[in-house]
Amino acid sequence: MEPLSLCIVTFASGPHINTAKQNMEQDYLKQLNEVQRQAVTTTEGPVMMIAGPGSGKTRTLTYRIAHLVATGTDAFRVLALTFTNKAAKEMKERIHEIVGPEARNLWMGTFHSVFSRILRVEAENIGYPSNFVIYDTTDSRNLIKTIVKEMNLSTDDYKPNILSSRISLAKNNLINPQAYANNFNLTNQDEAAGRPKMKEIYAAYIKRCKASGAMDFDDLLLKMHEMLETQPELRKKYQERFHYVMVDEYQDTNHLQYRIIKSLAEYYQNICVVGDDAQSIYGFRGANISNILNFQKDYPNAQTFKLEQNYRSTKRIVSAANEIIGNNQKQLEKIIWTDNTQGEKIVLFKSSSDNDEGNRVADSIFASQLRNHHKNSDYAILYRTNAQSRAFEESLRKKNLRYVVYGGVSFYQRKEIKDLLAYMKLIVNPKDEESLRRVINYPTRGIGDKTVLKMKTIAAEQGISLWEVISNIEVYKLGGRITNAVKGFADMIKGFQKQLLTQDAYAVAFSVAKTTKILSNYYNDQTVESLSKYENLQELLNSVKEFAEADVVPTDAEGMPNDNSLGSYLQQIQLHTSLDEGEDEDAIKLMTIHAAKGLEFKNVYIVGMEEDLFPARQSTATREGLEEERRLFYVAATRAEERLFLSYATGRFRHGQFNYTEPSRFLSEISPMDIDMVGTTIRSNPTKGSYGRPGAARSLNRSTGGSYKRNNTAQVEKKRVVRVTAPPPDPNFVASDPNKLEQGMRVKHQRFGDGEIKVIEGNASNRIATIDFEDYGKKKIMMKYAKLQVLD
DNA sequence: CTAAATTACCCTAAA
DNA sequence: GGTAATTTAG
Repeated sequence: MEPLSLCIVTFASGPHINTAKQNMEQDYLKQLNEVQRQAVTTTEGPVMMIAGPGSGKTRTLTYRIAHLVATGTDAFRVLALTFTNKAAKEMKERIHEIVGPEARNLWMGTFHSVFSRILRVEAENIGYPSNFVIYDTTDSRNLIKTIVKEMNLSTDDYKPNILSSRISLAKNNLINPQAYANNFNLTNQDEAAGRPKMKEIYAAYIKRCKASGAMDFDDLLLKMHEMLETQPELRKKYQERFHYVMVDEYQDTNHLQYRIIKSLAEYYQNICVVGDDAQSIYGFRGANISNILNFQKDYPNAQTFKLEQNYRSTKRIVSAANEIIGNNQKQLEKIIWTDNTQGEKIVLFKSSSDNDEGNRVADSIFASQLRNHHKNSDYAILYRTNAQSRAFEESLRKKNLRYVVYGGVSFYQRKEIKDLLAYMKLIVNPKDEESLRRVINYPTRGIGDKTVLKMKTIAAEQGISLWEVISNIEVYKLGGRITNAVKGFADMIKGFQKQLLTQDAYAVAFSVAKTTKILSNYYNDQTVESLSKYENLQELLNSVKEFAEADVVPTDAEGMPNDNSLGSYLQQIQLHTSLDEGEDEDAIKLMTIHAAKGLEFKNVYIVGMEEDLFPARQSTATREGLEEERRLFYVAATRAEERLFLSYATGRFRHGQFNYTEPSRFLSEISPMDIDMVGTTIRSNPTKGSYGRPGAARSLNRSTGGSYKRNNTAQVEKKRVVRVTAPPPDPNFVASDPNKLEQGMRVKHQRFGDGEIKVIEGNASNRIATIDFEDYGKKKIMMKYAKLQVLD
C-alpha cells in the first residue's frame, strides 16, 4: 500500500548502472576533503556536522544525500529539511546530476512546505479540509484585529502584532490556550501590559482559524507535531517512512521544529543535523541555539564532524570574521582557517548621509567593475533593514547599474496580489473568512461593514458559517438592496466554483480578474501606482498560466493530486518565500543579511554600520540580543570571497527625520591593521543635478518569481525651487498643523497630470516646503499633502 | 453607502 | 515612507 515500493524497481536496473553509479561515487568522494568525506559516508546513526562559513557545507550535505541514494537507499525515504525552497531545489538539481531522476523522489524543502504537503494528505485525520488555506502574517494579524474588535477591546491595548507574536511564541513552545491561561508568567505579563484578555483572544484565534479551514505558519509545524503526538498510527507511518532525516541550518530551528525532528527520527535514529552555532540569527522567531548545543546530550552516541576549513574567503576576511565572533561568549569550539590568499584589506567607507552612502557604494562598485571586470552579480549590498535599500537603488539607477532587490515587500504581500489571491482562496475554500472579508466589498459592491456585521450576527445565531448565510441570503430577508448585492456576490463566487470543476487554474483565475473588474479598474485608472498594480496582476496571471500549462507531474509520493487546478496552484504558491524569488540574472544583489545567509559573493558591501541600526537598537539591551547581532555581522562578513567593504554614515533619514548616528561598535572589533579607511570627504550636494526623468532609468520589472517591482516614482530633490503650473486643489491650502512644520518633508501623491514632481524647495529636515506657484505666489505647504504639477 | 481627503500610526529580521 | 483608519462630502 505504500506507494514507495514502486521506485525500488529503479534499483533493479542491472549492473552497468551500478558501475556507473560507483564511478560517480568515486568522483564525488574525490571532491571532498577528509572530514567532509567522513561526514558523507557516515550514514548510520546520529550525526552532527558543525560547518563553518564557506566550509563546503552544502556540497557535503548534497553529496551525503546523493551517496545515500547511490548506495541503494530509496529516495522516498530520505527527508531533508532546508531553509529555503530554493536551496532545496538547487540541491535536488545537483543530486540529480549525480544519481539521476531518482533524485526527484527525495522529500526536500522547508519545514513549512514539507509539512504542509504531509498535512494535506492527512488533513482529514486531524480535522481539517485537505484544501485548507494558509494564513500569512498579514492574514493572521487581520484576523486577530477582527477578534479584538468583536470583543469590544481597544487595538491600543491589544495591538495585533504584539498579540500575534505572543501567539506565535506560545505555539512554538507548545503552549496551548489552556496552558497559556494557567501560565502565571505569561498572564502576569499580559495583566501588566493591560491586556488581561489575551488568553481569550488566543483561544478565539485558534477557533477561528480552525473554522476557516486555515492554518497559519506556526500551525503547519504545530499540527504536524500534534499529529505525531496524538496519533500513534500516523506517527508510526512517518517514523518508518523516513529512514534518513537531515536538517540544514539546524542552529535556526525552534523548539517545535526540534520536537518534530526528534520524533520523526526516533525509529531509525539516522538523523543528521548540519549547522553552525555562530550563524544562528533567527532568535526572533524562536530559534533556539541550544538545539545544536545540546545535540550530543540528546544523542549520546552521536558522531560529530567539524568542517573548519574555509574555501570561500581570503585569509584577511576569515581572520576578521574570527575576531568578530571571538567577542561572543556562548559558542562551540572551532577554528575557521583557510588556505586561500591573504587578500586585500577590508575597506571602510564613511559617508555623511544615507544618500551619500548610496553614491559612495555605487561609485565603488562602478570603479571596481572597471578594474576587475567583475559581473554585476559578483556584487552584493547587505543591510540590516529592508528600508535601507532605497538610497542604493537610487544611486545604482543613476549609474545605470543593474540591480535586484530581494525580499522586502514580497510580490505576494502586495495588496493587489493579495486581493486576487483572496478570491482564489475563497473559491477553493469558502469557509475562509479572512479571504471573504477581504473581497466581499472589493471592488465595492454595496456590501458595507453594517451589512457584514448583520450577516455575521445571523451566522453566529444559527451556528453556521458566514458563507452559508451569504450563499442563502434570500432566506434571511434583509431588504431588497442588500439582498440583491449579496446575492450578486454569492452567485459570482458560485459561478467561479462551478468553473473550478472543469477548468484549469488559469481559466478560473483569469475569469476572476475579469469578472470582478479588478484588472480593468486598475488599468483604467492610469495613475502610476495603478498601472504598476495592473502589471503586477498580469504577472500573477502569467505565473498561473505557466503553472497551468506546465507538464503535469502525475502525482507525488502520496498520490497527491498534482494537477493544474487552482487549488494546486494556491497550495504551491502559499509557501513561496521571498528568498525563493529572483532568478539568476546579472544584477547587483541587494538584500538583508538574513536573506544572504548561505550565499556568497565576490564583493560584499555591508552598509549602515551604525549604532542603533546595526546592532539594532532593540537588540542592545541584552547580552543575548547583542550576541545575535554579532553573529549576524559574522554571517554578513563571511559572505565575501574576495573583498569586503564596510560602510557607515554619520547621519541618515529614519522615519522621515534626519538623525546623526554613531559608528557601529562592531567596527572596532576588527583589527585596524585589516582596515583601509576611505572617503571622509563630504560631498557637496550628493543629490544635486539629476534633472533627468527619473523614470528613464531602466525599469526593474521582471517576470513573476523575480523580485518584486519597484516603481520609479517621483523623485524628490532637495533645496531647489520649482515653479508649478497648477495650483493645489485648494490654493489656500496650508499646513493644518503648524506644530509639525519642522519635522521633515515628504511628498505623498505622485500623480500630477502627465508631469512628475521632480524638485521641491525645502530643507529635508523640514516638513514644510515653499512652493512658488505661478498664479498664487509662494505658498507654504505641507509636502505630504501637496498635489502639484511640475512645469519643466 | 461610496469615494476622496486627511490624518494616524508603525517601524528589525521572515516561513 | 507606506498603508490603514478616520473624517468629510456627496
